[in-house]
Amino acid sequence: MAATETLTAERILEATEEVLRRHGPAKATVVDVARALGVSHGSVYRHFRTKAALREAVTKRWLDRTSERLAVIAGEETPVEVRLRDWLAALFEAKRHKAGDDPELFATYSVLAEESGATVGEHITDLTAQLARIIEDGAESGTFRAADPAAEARAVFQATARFHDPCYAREWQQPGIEEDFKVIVDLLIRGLGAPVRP
Amino acid sequence: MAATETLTAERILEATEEVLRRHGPAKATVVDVARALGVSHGSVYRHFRTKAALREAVTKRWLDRTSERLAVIAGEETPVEVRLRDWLAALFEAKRHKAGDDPELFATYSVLAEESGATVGEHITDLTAQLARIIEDGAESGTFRAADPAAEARAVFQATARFHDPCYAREWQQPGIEEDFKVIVDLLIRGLGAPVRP
DNA sequence: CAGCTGACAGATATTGAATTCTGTCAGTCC
DNA sequence: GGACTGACAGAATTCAATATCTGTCAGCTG
Repeated sequence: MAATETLTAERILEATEEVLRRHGPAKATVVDVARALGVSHGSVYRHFRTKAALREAVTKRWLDRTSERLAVIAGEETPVEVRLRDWLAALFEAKRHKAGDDPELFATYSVLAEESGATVGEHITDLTAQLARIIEDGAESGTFRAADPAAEARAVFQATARFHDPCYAREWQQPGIEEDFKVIVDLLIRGLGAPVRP
Repeated sequence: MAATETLTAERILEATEEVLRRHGPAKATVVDVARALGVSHGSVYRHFRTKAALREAVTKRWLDRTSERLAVIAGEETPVEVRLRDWLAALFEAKRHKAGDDPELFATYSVLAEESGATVGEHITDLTAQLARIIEDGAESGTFRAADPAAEARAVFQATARFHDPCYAREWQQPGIEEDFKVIVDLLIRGLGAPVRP
C-alpha cells in the first residue's frame, strides 16, 4: 500500500507497529516490515541502524503518547491535591484501558519496554518531572509542605507502581482495585501534607 | 546420605531444596529428588501427589521462614511508628539480602513463587495481617488515626512493593534505594497520621 | 500388609540439522 | 549520486526425531 511515496522513518514506524500487532514481539521481523512497505529490508536499515533501534523507536512513540496526555493534566489550574489525584487516576486508567482493551498488544509493548531500558528510564524521568511540578505547585500554594519535590515525586510514582507497572497488569481487572487505589492515594496525599478530603 | 532413616515429607522437602539449589527450577526433577534420597521416585509420590504440590510445599516453607521472623517484630512493644518502620525495613532487608547473597537461588524461588499463586496469596494475607495489627495498635494509642486498619495495611504493603516484590529485585542493589525507601515510608507514616520524625 | 520398587503410557524437554533472520555492501536504477 | 536492491556470512530460530520426565499401579519385600 502506498509504495509510491518516499520511505521515511515515520512510515517505517507505522509499518512496524502494524507488524508487531499482527505477529507479536517474538515473530515480528525486519523482513516482515520491509514486505509490508513493499521495499527490501536493506532499505529499512538505511533509517534504523539495527532491529533493536527500530523497536526502541516504536516503544518511544508509544510511551510518548501517554506522556503527552498526562502533561495536559499536570498543566491544569485545578487545586493541587485534585490535580495530583486526577493525574494518577489518568495514568492508571490509560494503562488499564490499554491492557484490558487489547491484552495481546499490551503484552507486546510490555516486552518491547522490557528490552528498551534506557527509553523507559527517560519516560519515567519525564513522568516524575510532571509529578514534581504538581508537588512544587502544592508547596508554593501551601497545600503541601514539600521538603524535596523531586524525591517526593519519585516516591509517589513508585508507591503507585501497582497501578501503572506492567508487571501488575493482570491485577488491574480485579474487583476492589479501585478501592486499593483510593486508599493508597489518600495516604500519599495526606502524607504530602494536604488535608483529608471529605 | 542417611538412606536408612524412614522417608518423611520433611526429608523430601530438604532434598528438594538441595536439588533446586543445584539444578535450578527448570531442571530439577522428581527423579533427581528421589536419587538424592536414595529411593525410587514412586516413593516421593507417596508423600506429594504431584510435582507441583512438592514445589508448592517447598515455596511455603521458604515464605514461612520470613513470616515468622517478621511476626517477632510485629509483636514488639516499641512505639508503633518505629515498629512499622522496623517491620518494613526488615522485610526489605530480608529480601535484599537473599537476592544479593545468592541471586541464582533467589531467582529459583521467584520462579517457584510465580507458580504457586495460592501459597503466595496466603503469605501476603499473613504479612498484611501483621501490618494491620501494628496499625491497629497505633490507632489505639492515638498515634495513627486509622479508619480501616486492614485496608491501610494492604495499602502500605502495596505502596512498598518496590522493596519486597521480586519483580524489582534487580533494583535492590542500586545506590539511592535506601533514600527512596525512606521517603516512601515517611510519606506513608505521615499519611497514617503520625507526627514527622526529627 | 505398609512401604517401597520399577516398568509403563503419555506428556514434556533436548538435540542437532535445516531453515530463516540480521546486518553488510557491492552494484543497480532513476 | 543518493536511494534502493539483493546476495551473502554468521547468528538465531524452527522442527522433528530422540530422550527424559511425570504420574500410575501391579507386584515385591521385610
